[in-house]
Amino acid sequence: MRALTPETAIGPALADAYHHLANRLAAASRAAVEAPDILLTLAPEHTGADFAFACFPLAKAWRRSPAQIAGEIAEALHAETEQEDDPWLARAEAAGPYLNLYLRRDLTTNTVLKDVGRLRETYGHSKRQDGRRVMMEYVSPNTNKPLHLGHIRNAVLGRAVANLVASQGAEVFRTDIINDRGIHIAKSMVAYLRWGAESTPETSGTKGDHFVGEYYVRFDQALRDERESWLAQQDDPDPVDERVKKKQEERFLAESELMSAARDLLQRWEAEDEDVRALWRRMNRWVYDGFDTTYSRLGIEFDRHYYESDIYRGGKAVIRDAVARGLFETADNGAIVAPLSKHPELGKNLQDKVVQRADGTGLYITQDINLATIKFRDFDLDRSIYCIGSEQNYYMQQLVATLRLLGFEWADGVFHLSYGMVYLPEGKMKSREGTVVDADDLMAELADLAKAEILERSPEISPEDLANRAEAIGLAAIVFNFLLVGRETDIQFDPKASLAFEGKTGPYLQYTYARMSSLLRKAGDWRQPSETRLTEDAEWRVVGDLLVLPAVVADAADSHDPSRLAAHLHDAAQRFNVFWHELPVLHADEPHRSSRLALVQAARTALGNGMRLLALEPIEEM
RNA sequence: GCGGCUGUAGCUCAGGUGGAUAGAGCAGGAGUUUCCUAAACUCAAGGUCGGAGGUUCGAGUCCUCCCAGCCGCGCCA
Repeated sequence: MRALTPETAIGPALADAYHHLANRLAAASRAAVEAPDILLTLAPEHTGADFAFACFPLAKAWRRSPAQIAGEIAEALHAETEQEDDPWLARAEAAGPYLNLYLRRDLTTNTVLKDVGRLRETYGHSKRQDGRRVMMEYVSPNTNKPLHLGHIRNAVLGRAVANLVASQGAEVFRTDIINDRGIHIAKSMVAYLRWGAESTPETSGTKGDHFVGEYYVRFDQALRDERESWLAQQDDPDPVDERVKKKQEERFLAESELMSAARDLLQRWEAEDEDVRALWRRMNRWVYDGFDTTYSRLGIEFDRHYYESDIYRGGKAVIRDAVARGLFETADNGAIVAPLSKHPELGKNLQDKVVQRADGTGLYITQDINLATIKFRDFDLDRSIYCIGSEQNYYMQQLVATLRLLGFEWADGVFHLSYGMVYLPEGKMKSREGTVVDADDLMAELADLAKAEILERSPEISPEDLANRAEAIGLAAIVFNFLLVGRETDIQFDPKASLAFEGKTGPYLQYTYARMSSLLRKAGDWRQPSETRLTEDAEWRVVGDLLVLPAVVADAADSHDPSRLAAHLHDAAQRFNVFWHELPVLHADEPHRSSRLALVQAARTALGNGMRLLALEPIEEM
């Protein structure tokens, strides 16, 4: 059961109604509870009521059973409501220890429909976070292989949270950190130099990111072959002891000809060897062009890209300074360590973190410290969100603790938007084993399936409409599939379920929206009545979903969890479809016809707004 | 070894400071179209909420222990 408080009852009508009811209950409680402490819940469906108040907390003060209290308050409210015309409350009934509250359907409906009509595309939004400046860092790919399923979840989640935060009035900046340097890039480069000849994405007809990815895979295959023949020469090619095995692998990597070549290339890159840099720029360009294609198809946008190659050297000055101030410590071999274990106030159970290698080179966290500083400086942020998988939870705790230790006052504004992993039916995705689901492939596959479904229903459709509609439907299926499950929940990616267009899916929402649109198109001239007549249960449930939408959006934004909104949109669409099935609209008599049309129009606005926040494209026809 | 997370219907998942009869979707079963889009709607069936204790008027939710699985753990990114 969803609990509401005066703070979470967002939305023009809902806030009014809530405060009114809270005041009346507080008065009826004879000062046992103050209005701001009143906790109302949305009543369970089987009661038929709208709000409920649980009387347990009053039992002590009143020295009576919750059921008796519910009865007495109901009576008190009833007596008062008889005397004056209450704008919200129709009646109150005791049901055991609960007090069920029923809203006045006529007045509530008119108020809500007016709100939606007035606010239109901003209905459901709020201004609670006006003036806040928030950064969303998401996707953040490596430049050695194409985007896959995991990136899609990241992109879809990060975008939805960014939209939700923006819907609350904050200004949101979307960025990524591109890992464009390091040994993984050097591997692709070695492979390209050896086996690429003069081939390019153009001459081979391959998308740039896939083109480079193929050389990365090629390197790995060659390395595997090299390892095999190397192991064959060892005394014990397959040690049982894991530690021995690990040592052996380390020895192999140190002796490997291929790895030496990659390390050599990386060193020349670091030394700014012009030949190496030129090749690096060329190959990265190919990858970025490929990424752009994928992003544009997915509808992902950025305000600013940060590149690891630009920032990886920074951060050392901060570290030197921290050592001088005694915040960081130097280990025996010269490595620099953030002594997090000595500062439990920065985070529980944190171990010390090495922030600089013994040889003086930086680590991932070195540049993360630098990047965090740059972001706050560049954008004057209140909050900096990192959309990164849950496997980095511990690392992110260490990062935040390190930033706090360094004394950055903005460190509390750093937030790790953690999300669950994506598993395939056969387990974890491994690019080396080829068990990845490619982002481009998935989008193409879903669009094809959507195409087939559309042609079955509308064989007459024009090729252009077909392509556009298939794209919108296919993408909605993917996006909703990822947004419906809770943010922290690991996803078992089921290809079959993601291909479905029925039930709890994006296309279901689109279909409902298309039905609404179709109805309004066919309505001809009609005028919104000043007083609507909507009293049927099926109508009232649709009104209820409108009433609650702003609170749901605010809640999803505050918890950074789009699944709250996704679930609400599905439920609301379902209730609309029941209304559709049970009650005629165009064929109804006045005043029902125009009243229902007004309801459909408002429901369409609300559903469309909710869908756009999640980046599900509302479409007019299906 | 240590830290964190997860375990709810055949499958995939919801379940918000403990509170009314634990809810969806899919799969399987039975239906609904002379009527506004059947990508819809209705009904039936399906659950010892991993196990055992405990706290409480009340536990899927809190505490302890156990079992199973996943993620991570100072010079990888």
